[in-house]
Amino acid sequence: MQRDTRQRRAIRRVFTTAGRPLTLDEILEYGQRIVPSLGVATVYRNVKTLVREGWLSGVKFPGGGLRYELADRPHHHHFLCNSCDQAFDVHRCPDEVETLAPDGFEVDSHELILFGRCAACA
Amino acid sequence: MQRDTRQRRAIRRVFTTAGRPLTLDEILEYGQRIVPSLGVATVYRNVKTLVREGWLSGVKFPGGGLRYELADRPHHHHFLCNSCDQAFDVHRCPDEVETLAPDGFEVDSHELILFGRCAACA
DNA sequence: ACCGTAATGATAACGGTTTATCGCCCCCTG
DNA sequence: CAGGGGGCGATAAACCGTTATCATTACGGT
Repeated sequence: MQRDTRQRRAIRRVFTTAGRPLTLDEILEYGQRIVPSLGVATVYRNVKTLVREGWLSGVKFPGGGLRYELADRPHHHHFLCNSCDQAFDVHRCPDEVETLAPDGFEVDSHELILFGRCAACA
Repeated sequence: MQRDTRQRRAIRRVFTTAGRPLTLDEILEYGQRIVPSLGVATVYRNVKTLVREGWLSGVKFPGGGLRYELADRPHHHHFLCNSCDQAFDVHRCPDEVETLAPDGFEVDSHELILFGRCAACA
């Protein structure tokens, strides 16, 4: 049976207020501002559970940094700041993308990542 | 001083014949077909050297899988097969990409990855 | 062909990230 | 509000890709 703990509420709140993909470190840091005792293991456990429940989804960024974001968002892409390493959503998408593949290749999905400096760092 | 060993020649040959980004495991596997005794450490060492020399460049794929490809290729993107996990080059590129970022964001570069099934798997 | 030395390769060590452990805590139900 | 059990959190341990070690091999200048 699933309990509604302070920690789990904090983690959910972190995502609903952040509005961008977060690393586990970011989740821990922001979560500890709500529940200072929050530990690493709890973050890993709850994120895993929230992904299984379909509330969060993992976003794989180049370089191995796995981040998480709310799962119910519509199709979008991401911007990764070279300066502060924060990820942001990009809501526009070039639509002819799926036609770029070589002949005989079947495209299921695509991912577009922009790199540069975010508004705060620029 | 830099020696021209069988192993190093084999690794270079693997890339010139593959024509697509390779993981370290793939380099090892294909290299061992030329020099069966080829070891992991040698692959790591030579790949690192070839990157430093500017002959190879690293390609970071989502999920952390770092792959390598010839460095002198013009701007292009990649296709990753969900079935065989091989990466392929995609030479066409949607050109209005850099305009998609939110206001105030400066785009330096971008990466586009298509996912699906390659010609051999489809 | 010889010799000095860089390169190789089997293996151990490393570092970081993720998972397991386990005593204590606190959420929930009765 | 009391008791049971799931959750927490500090720590240890597992994991995995990469690098260091070191005896041996073999490239290449003489």
